[in-house]
Amino acid sequence: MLHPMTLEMRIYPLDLDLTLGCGQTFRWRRAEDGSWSGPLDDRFVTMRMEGRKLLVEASPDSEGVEEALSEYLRAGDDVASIQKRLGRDPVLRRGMPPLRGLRIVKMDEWECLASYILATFSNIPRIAKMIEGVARTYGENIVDDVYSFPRAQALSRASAADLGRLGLGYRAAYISETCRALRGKSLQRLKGLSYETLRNELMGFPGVGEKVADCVCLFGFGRLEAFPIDVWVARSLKRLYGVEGSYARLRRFASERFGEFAGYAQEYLYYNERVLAANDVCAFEGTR
DNA sequence: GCCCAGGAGTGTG
DNA sequence: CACACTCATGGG
Repeated sequence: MLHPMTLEMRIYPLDLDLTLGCGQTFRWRRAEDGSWSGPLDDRFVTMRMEGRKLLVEASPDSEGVEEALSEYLRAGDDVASIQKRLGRDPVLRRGMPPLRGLRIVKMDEWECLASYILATFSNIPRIAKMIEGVARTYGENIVDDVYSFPRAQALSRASAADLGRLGLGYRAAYISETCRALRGKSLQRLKGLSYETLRNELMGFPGVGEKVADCVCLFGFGRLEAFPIDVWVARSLKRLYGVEGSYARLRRFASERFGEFAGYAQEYLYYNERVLAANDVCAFEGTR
């Protein structure tokens, strides 16, 4: 059922399990054979690594998929130099090498904003379920049982009560009000703003606080200096650096410590805390 | 049954 | 600026 044509791409280093499974994005699924599938814009994409090659198949066709995937996986990021910069921090230096293939993704701005509004005070399996429900109900069918994430305009015809029936809880009102706020506007107009200004603009939408705004800056607008702080990252900062306190305080710490690539540091710490620490292993301070 | 989650909004000191 | 409280609900 997959399109027979296979694209060969070079995006390296790239670890699909780390990049698509670390919780920064919610719609990719891993198959038994290690391939990953999910919707990308209006295409359904399946990909897997073969050595240093990324093999890609797309349905219903491959028009523009190579360019889209290059942007999505941030092919232009020089991970080696990013890790070199972050390696000034002795804590990070030790644990980063195994995470070389973890790349920050560059999601569609609107899909990212809506996804992270839904993500508030929830957990990843449930977030994925909410997003699939929204896509299935209001998105366009791509192929088989796969649906695109609906544009704000398509989603705006849903009432908060409609969305509530999809299990969104109090997030339903945030989504529907944010859709309304976006009527006749586009997030694209925010692309040129500085990180701080963009962050403040995003926080103007209902349901968007500091954390969600930072996620959207990082994963939706590609601002690598953004450092979203959720409970896991806060826990990591306390455990590895002994720093705790308000969001503003932790954010300032990250900015001073990690600088322009704080977003990558954040994802390393998040992954380490959520996945490795769960198994009582820490890449940044040795096995406990 | 219990605890927790990629928090935000509002009010108060 | 920092804290306290409330908001709803499914997953593990």
